[in-house]
Amino acid sequence: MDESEIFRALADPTRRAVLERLLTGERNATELREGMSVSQPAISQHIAVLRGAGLITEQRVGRHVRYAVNPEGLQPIVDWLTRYRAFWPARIERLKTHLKDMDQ
Amino acid sequence: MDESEIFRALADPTRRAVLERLLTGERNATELREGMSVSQPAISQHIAVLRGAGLITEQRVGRHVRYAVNPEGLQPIVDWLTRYRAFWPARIERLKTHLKDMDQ
DNA sequence: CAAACAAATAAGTCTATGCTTATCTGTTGG
DNA sequence: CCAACAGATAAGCATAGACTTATTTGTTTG
Repeated sequence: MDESEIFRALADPTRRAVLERLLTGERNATELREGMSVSQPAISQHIAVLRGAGLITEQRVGRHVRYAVNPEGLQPIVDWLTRYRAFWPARIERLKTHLKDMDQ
Repeated sequence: MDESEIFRALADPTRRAVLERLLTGERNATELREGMSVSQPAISQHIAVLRGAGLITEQRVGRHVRYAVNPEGLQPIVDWLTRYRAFWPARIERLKTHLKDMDQ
C-alpha cells in the first residue's frame, strides 16, 4: 500500500539493476554483486531496501541467501499507474499486444 | 529515458497528490496548492521536479501558469514495468479488464 | 503607474540516502 | 573444531532532498 517506499526503492539505478538481474532467475547476494562496482555492504543495504519495499523475497539456503522477485511487489504501482490509463493513448496498443502474447 | 528521475519524482507523496489533482483537469499553482499544508515555494519546487521529470507540461496564461499531465511522461516506467509482465499472474486479469473498458 | 497578485528563485536548515571501512553473526567443509 | 566464506550490521561521511522565510520577476488592473 505504501507506494512511496516502492517508488523510492525503484529510483536507484543499482537497485533496478539488481531487480532486473533477478528477472532471469534467483540469485544470492554475491551473484547479484557480480560486475557491479559497489562494496558488499552496499549491495546488502540495497537488498534490504528492496525487501523492505516488498519487491523481493529471500530464502536462506545454507550459508547463502537466495533472492527472488516478489510477484506481488509491483502491484501497488501498477494499480497506481492504471489510474492514468486515459493518458496513455500512444502506448495502449503496445500494452494490448503484450497481453495478447501472454494469452498464448 | 531517465527512469530514475521519474521514479524519484513519484516517490514523494505531495508530488503524487499534485499529479492526481491534475488528472481531473488543468490547474494553476495556487489551485494545486489548495488544501495542502505546504508553502507556496514548496509547491513551486515540487512542480519544477515534476516538470523536470517530464510528467507535466506548463503554459503561461497571463499571470497564471496552467499545468497539465504530460501524456507521454509515464511511458518510460510503463515500458519498464512491462518487462515484469511475466511476474504479474494475479493482476493480469484486472489489467485486461481495464483495457476492455477503454475499448468501449 | 502603483498596488496586488502568481509564481520562481535564493539561501539556510534539517533529515534522508548512498557509500565506505570495520566488525559481527552464522554456516560449512577440511 | 576452526578457517574461510556469505551476508548483515555499525559507524561515519558526503551529497541530495524537502522544507522554511525572504526576495525577485513578471503580469494585471484600478
